[in-house]
Amino acid sequence: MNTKNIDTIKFICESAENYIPLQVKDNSVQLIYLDPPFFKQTEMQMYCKNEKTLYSFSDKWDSLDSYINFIKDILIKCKSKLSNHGLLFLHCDTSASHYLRVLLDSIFGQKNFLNEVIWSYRRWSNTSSRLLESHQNIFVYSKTKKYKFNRIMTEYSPTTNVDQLLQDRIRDGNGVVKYKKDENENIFPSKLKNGVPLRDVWEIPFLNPKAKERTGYPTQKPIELMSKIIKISCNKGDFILDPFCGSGSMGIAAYINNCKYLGIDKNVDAIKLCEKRKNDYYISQSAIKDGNYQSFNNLDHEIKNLIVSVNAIPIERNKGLDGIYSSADGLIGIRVQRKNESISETINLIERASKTKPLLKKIVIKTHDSDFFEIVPDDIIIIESLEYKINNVFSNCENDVKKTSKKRCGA
Amino acid sequence: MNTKNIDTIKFICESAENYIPLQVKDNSVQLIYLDPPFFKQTEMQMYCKNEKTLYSFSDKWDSLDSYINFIKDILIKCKSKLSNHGLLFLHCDTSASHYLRVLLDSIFGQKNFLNEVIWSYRRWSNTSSRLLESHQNIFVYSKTKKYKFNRIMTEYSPTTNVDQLLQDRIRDGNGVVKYKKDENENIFPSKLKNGVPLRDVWEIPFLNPKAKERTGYPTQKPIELMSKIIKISCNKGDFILDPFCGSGSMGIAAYINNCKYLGIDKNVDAIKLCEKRKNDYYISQSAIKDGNYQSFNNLDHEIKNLIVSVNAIPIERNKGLDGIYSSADGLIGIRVQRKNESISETINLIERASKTKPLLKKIVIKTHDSDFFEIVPDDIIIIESLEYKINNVFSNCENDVKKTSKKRCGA
DNA sequence: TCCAGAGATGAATCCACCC
DNA sequence: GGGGTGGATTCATCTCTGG
Repeated sequence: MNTKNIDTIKFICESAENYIPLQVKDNSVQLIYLDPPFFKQTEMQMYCKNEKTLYSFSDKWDSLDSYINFIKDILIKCKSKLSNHGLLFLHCDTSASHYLRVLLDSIFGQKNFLNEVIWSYRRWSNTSSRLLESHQNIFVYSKTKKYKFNRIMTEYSPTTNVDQLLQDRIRDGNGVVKYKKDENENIFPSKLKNGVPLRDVWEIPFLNPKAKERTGYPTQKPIELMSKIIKISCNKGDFILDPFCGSGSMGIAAYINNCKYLGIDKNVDAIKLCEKRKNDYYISQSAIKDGNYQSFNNLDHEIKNLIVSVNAIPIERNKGLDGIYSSADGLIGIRVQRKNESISETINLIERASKTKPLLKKIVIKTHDSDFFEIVPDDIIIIESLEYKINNVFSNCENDVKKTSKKRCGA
Repeated sequence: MNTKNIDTIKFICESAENYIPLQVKDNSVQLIYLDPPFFKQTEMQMYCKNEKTLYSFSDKWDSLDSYINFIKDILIKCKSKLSNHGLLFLHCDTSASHYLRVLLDSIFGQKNFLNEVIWSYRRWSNTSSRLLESHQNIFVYSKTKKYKFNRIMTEYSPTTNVDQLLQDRIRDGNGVVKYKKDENENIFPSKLKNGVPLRDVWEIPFLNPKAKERTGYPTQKPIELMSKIIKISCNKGDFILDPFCGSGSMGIAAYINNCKYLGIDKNVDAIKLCEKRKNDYYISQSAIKDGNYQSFNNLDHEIKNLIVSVNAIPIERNKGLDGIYSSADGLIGIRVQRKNESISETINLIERASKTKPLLKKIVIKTHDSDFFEIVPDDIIIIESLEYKINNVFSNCENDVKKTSKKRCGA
C-alpha cells in the first residue's frame, strides 16, 4: 500500500525572497534546506545532452557584501516561517562558509547552533598545489530550544569491546567504572544498546559524472544526502521548504520520506527539470559502498603490501594484474603468485589480463615452488619473492646442519 | 648514522605574545602551527594518574571579542615571523572556527586561504539531541603566493580503470576526451603515474583514553596528525613554531621529521611534560610504533613487516641486527641495507652486532647498488630485495635492447 | 595582473562482451 | 542466459600558456 502522495511535492518558479513572505505560512515549516550559490565567483553551467538544455546559474557577485546581504534577506524571511520545533540546514563550501555562519549566528543566535555537518566524498581530480577539496559544509540551526531532533543510531565501530555492549557497568566507591556484578560474581546483562549516535561527518559518494541519477544540472546533490537530512529533522507528513531547489533532489527525497515539500527556484529550466524528475527519478546505487563488487576485492592485504613496498601502483579492479610499476621508460605489469596457484597459472593470468595493455614487460613474483614452466614468454620475467628466498636459506641451513651431524655420526 | 638532533627541539615556558616578538627572527619560520584554546567557555582539565598531576588550562573568556582579540594579537605577531614560503595552520573546532577564519582572512588576506582541513575521527559518546561532534577544523593560510607546498600523493581508488592509467588520452574536435591512437589504431602508453593528491579530509584516530601515547594532558593531539602537517609544509631542517605547544606533540613530530622546533606554553606543567617527553626516548618511540603510524617511518615499518613475514623475530633495539630467525638447529641473523648505507657498511654492522651472538648464518638484504664487497665472509648470505630486482629489470631490458641494436649495427 | 581557453586527470558508472 | 569482468565515458576540478 503506497501512502505517498506526489501532489504534496510542489515546485514553483519564482524568486524565493519574493515568494516566501507572501505564500508560506508563519511557523509552519519543519525543515528549511538552503542550497544557495556558494560564492564561487563564476558562472555555473552544464550542458545536458539528453535534454539538449544548457543549465546554468550565476554565482558571480559584485562583492562579498552583496552576496551576504542577498543570503541575509532570505534567511530572515525563512526564519519567520520556521516552526518552533523546526531545523534549518544551510549548505555551503569553504568559499564563504565562515561569513555565512557568522550571519547565521547573528540571525538565529549563537546558542541555537547545533552542528556543522561535513559532507565528505572522494572525487576525480587533478594534481594541485593545495589539498584536494573533498568536503562541503552544512550548518544546522534551530529556531528555539524546543527543536525536534530524531536520534539516528549507527553501527558500532568494529573495534568496540563486546563486553561494553553486553554487560552493565557501575561506578565503585572511588568513582572508577567497573562491570556490575552481584555477590556471586554474576554479571548483569545490559539493556539493549542500539548503536552509536550519528556522527557529524558523513561519507556519502559524490554523484559520478556517469551516474544515472545525474540530471545534467550543475551542483546537483545526491538524494542519499538529502534523505539523511530529512531523517534527522522530519517525521512523516512534516513540511519541508527548499528555497534554492535546483534540480529538485530534496523534493525527491521528501517524496520518498513521505513529507510535504515546496521547492522554489527562479530558473525556469530548473523547475521544468524538477517537474520531469518528479514523475521519473532514479537513485544510483553505489557499487563500491555496497561492497557488491567482487572485482574490488582482488588484492588481499599481504599482496597489496608487497606491491606498495616496491613502489608500484596496486590494481584492485583487474583479475590477472596486481600492480603497475611505472619506470622512466615504460610501464611494467606485476602479478604475485597466489598460494594455490602454479607458476604457469600465474603466467597465464597476467598474459590474459595484459593482452590489450601497453606493457613493456611483465613481472611474475614467485612465492613458492610448484610446477616448472618450460616455455616462459619473452616479456615475462620471473622473480623470486624475498620471503621465498629467505625461507630457502633457512631450510638450506637446516639441511647443512643435518648433513654435518650425519657426518659426525658417521665419524 | 642518525642525523636527528634532539637539541634542535626547544620548549619555552612563556606567554607566546611576549616571547615571539622579541626572540624569534622575522621571516624565519617555515611552519607555524597554532592550537589555541577553542573558546569552549569552560575549564579544561585532566588528572594524570602516572604523574599525579592535574593538568589544566582555562578556556573561559569574558566575551567572544576578548577571545578574538587575544588570538588576533598572536596571529599578527606570528605573521611577521613567517617566511614568504611558509604556511600557517590554525587548529580549532566548531566553537569559534568561523570567527577565527574571518580573522585570518583579515590578517592574511582572503586570497591566501589555501584549505580547510577536516580532522575526522570516531569517538565514544552518549546520545544527545544533536549529531555527535567528531571533527575539528584546521585552516591553512600562506603569507604570499610563493608558498612551498609538498605534494603528497595517495593511492588510487580501487575502482579506477587501469586503462586510464596506462593509456594517453586526447580531446577530439568536439572537446570529448578519447584514448589517443595512431592511424593504425595503436594506443599510446601514458606517462609516469604517481597517484592521487592528498584530500582535505583526514581520517586519523582520536587518542583514546587508554592509548600509550596519552600523556594525561587535555586536548592532546595525535602525532600522526602533526606529522602530516609537517610533511605538507616542511623539508628536513625547516623551522617550526608552535605558540601553544601544550603536551608537545608537534615537537615530537618535528623531531621525527628532522625539523627545528620551538614550542611555547605559559603553563609550567605543560612545559615540564614536554621536556620529559622529549628526553624519554621510550615514550616517543612507543608513540611512533604503537599507533600504526606507518607514515613517519616507512623504512622501519617495511623492515619490520619483512622480518615478521618470514617468521623471524624483529629486533628493535640493536643497531646492526634487524631480526633473528630461530631454526631448529640454530639462529640466523638478518639485516636490511639502509638507504645511505653501502653493502660493506651493512655487512660490517651485522658482523659487529653478532660478534658475541651464536649466529649460524647472517643474511644481508641488498636494497641498492653501492660498493662491491670483494671478500664476503663465509657465513654471510647476500639476498637482493624485491624492489632492487624490479628496479633492475628495466636496466636489464635496456641492456638487452642495446645488445640487440649493437647486433643490428654489426649485421 | 588578469582572464580565456586548452590540456590533464581520475572516480565510478553504465554497459558490452565473454564464458 | 546470466553473472562476472573490464572498456569507454563523463565532467569538475586543477595547471599552464598566451594575449
